[in-house]
Amino acid sequence: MAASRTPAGSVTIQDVAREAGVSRAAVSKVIRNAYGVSPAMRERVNAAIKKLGYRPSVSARGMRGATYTLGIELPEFANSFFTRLIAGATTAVADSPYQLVIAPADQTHQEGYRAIQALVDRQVDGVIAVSPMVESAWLEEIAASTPVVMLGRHDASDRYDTVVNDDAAGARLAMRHLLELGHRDIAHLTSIPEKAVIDPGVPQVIRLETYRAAMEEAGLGSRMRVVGVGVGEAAAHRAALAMLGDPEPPTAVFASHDEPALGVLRAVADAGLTTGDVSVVGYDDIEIAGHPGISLTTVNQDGERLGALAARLLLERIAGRTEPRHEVIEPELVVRSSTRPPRPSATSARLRALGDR
Amino acid sequence: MAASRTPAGSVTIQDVAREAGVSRAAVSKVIRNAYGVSPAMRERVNAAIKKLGYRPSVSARGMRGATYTLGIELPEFANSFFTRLIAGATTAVADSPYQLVIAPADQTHQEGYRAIQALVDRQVDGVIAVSPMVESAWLEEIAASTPVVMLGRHDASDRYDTVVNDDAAGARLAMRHLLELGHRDIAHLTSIPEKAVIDPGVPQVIRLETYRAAMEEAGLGSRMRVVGVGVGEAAAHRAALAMLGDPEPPTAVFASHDEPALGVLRAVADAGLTTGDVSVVGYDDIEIAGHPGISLTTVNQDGERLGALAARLLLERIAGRTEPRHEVIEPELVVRSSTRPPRPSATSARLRALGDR
DNA sequence: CACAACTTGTAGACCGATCTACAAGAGGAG
DNA sequence: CTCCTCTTGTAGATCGGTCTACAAGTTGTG
Repeated sequence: MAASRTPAGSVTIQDVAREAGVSRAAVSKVIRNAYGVSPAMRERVNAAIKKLGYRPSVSARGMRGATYTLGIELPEFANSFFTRLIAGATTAVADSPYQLVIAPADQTHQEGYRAIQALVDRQVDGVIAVSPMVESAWLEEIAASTPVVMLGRHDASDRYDTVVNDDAAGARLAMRHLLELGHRDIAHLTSIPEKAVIDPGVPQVIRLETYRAAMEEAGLGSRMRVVGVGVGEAAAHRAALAMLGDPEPPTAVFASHDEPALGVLRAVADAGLTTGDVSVVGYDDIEIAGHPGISLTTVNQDGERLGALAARLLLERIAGRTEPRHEVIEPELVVRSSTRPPRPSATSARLRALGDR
Repeated sequence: MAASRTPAGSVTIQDVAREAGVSRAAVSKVIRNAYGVSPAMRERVNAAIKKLGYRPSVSARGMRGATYTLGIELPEFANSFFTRLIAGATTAVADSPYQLVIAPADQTHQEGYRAIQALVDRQVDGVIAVSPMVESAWLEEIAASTPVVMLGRHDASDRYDTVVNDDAAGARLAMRHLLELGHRDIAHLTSIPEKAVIDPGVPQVIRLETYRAAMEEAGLGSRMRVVGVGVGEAAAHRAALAMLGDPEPPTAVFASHDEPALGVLRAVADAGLTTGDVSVVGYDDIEIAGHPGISLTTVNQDGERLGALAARLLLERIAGRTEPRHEVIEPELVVRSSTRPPRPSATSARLRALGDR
C-alpha cells in the first residue's frame, strides 16, 4: 500500500545515458567534471540531464565516492549563539557543491555521541561538532575516517581541527570590568551542573577557572561564590533567586553564558531590584542582549565567524590537508547597562532585608 | 593523500556474517527484525555485531530500503519559534528508529526549493518543511515519492499533510484585544515585503487580511496602515522608527511575528517613548517575549506541539497512510505589559512634536 | 508412512552511482 | 608507413546493504 520509493518519475543515470546515446560512465564523468569529456558530449549529456530532470542519488554516490554533505552536530537551539554558527557555516559553503545538514543532539550526555555517529553513518564528507562533552579518544577514532572540526574545544588533537574563542581572555575581560567598577562580591554562575565530572578544556570550565584566578588575584578569594546550574534560562533564574535571598547577596553576577544571564536578569526584576543593585555579565552576545529592554553587558564571541571558519577548515580537510589546525578567535567585551558600580551600603541593607523575610 | 574513506576499522555486514558464521542475508534479517530468525541465530549475530562494533551504512541501505532519516527544512534559525519546532519534533521521534536531520534554507526565494530537494536527494524517508513560499504543485510532485508534511500552510492538498495554527483566529484575538483597550490607530507591520506577490494561504497574508477585516468591522477602514518590511528585527526597527516619526503616528502596532515586534519595541525605546505611548502586539510567543525586560503581548502558537504533531503525521505517512490530514491548532493570546490603553491627547501631542523636529 | 505446512537459513539479483582498465581513433614524429 | 602518444569513450567490477525465491529441515495430520 505504501507508495513506491522510486516512482515512474525517478530517473537514473542509465536513463540519461540512453537519452544522450552514451554510456553511464560518460554521464558520470560529465556530472563529476572528470577528465576525458569532449565539449560535444558534455553538451549532449547536459541537455539530456536537463530534459529528464535528472538528480543523482546521493545514497548511490555515497557507496563509492562523496556525498557532498557536511554534517553539523548541535547540542542546543534555544541558545541563539549556536544558531549563529549555522549562519556562518551556511554562507561559507554557499558556493561550494556541499550541502549542510544539521543533526540535533539533546542536552543529555549520550546525545552528542548519538548525533555525531548518526552523521557518520550517513556518510557525510565531514563533521563539525559542538559537543564539548564527548571524549577526545572517541573523536579521534571518528576523525580517522571522516574529517572533523570541533567548535569550542581547547584540547588540541592532531587528528582533528578546532576553532575556539579565547575563553580565558574573554572571562578576564568580564572580571576586570566588574572589578574596575568596584565590585568585590562577584558570584559566578556556571552551566556546569553541581558535582559533575567534566573534561578540562571545556569553555565553561575555563571561564570558571579564570573567575577563580581573577578573584584570587584581586585578594577576594574568600568571597568567591560559584553556583552550578544546568543548561537553560529557567534553572539559572531559580538559582539566582535563591542567591538574591541570601543574607549577603553578591553585588555582581558573572554568568558563563548569556542564556543563564537572562535568567539572572529576570530574577533581579522579580526580586524588585534593578541592575543598579546587582550587575550582570554574560558571555556570547546573543542577539537579544543588545535590545534596550535587556541591555546585557557580555563578551562577544563572533558566532558567525566561528561557524564560517569551521566550515572553511573542514573543506580544506576534505580537499586533503592532514596537518591539524587550531584557530583561536579573540573575544570582545561589550559594555551595556546591566553593569554599574555597586551601591555598597544601600544595597546590602536592602538585600539583607529581602533575605530576612 | 586524502584519508581513505573506508579505513581498516570500517566493518561491513559481510564481516559480521563471517564472524557469526551465517550468511549476509541472515545478518540483514536480524538487524531489520525481519521474520525467519531463530533465537539462537539472533543471539550469535547480535554478539558479532557488538564485538565488531558494526554500524550499517545508511547509504547502502538507502539504495533499496529506508534510510531511517527524517528531513526538516527550516528557513530561519534566528527566530526562536522555528527552533521550538525542532524541539517538538525531536521528542516525537525520540524512541523511534528515525534520525532527524535539518537542512537550513536561507531567506532568499529559491532556497526553500534547494533545501527540500537536497533532502529528497539524500533519500530521506520523509520531509517536514516550513517554507510557505514554495509552489504547491512542485510540492505535490515531491510528495508523490516522499511523504511530506508542511507546517504553516493553509492550502489543503490531498497529496501532503499540513499542520497550521489558526492564523485568522490568532490575529482576531490580537486585534480584539487592542480594540477593547480603546485603540483606533492600529498599524500592521507585516513580514511580507512591499509589492511582493505571494500565495494566499501564507500565514502572514492571513494575518494581514484579518487585520484589514477587523479594522473595517470596527469602522476604522480609513485608519488602516500596513507596512511591509522583510524578514528580521532590524528592518522592522527601521520601519517602526519611520512610522513613529509620522505626524499622526499609530497608538498601537500589531506585528505579524514576534521578531519584528521586538524591533518595534526597540524603536519605541529609541524614540524616547514607552509602551504606554505605543502598544505592541506580536505573534509566536517566542521565549524572550516573557522576559520582564521585554514583556511582549503576543499570540502563542505552541511551536513544540506543532513540531511534534508534524513528526507524528510524518511517521504515520511513512507507515502507510495515504489519506491526507490537515491539523489546525488553536492559538492563545498572552497579554503582557506591552499593551496598554491609549493616551489619546497627551500621546498624540507628544508624538506630533516628535514628528515635527 | 506419505504428504502438507511451517520454520529457518542461504544464494544471488538488485539498487545507482563511481572508477579502473582498456579499446578505438586521431594526430605527430621519424 | 610505422610506431607512439594523447584523447575520448566504454565495459564491467565494485560499494554495502535489501529482498525474493528457494532449499533443507521440522512438525503435524490423516
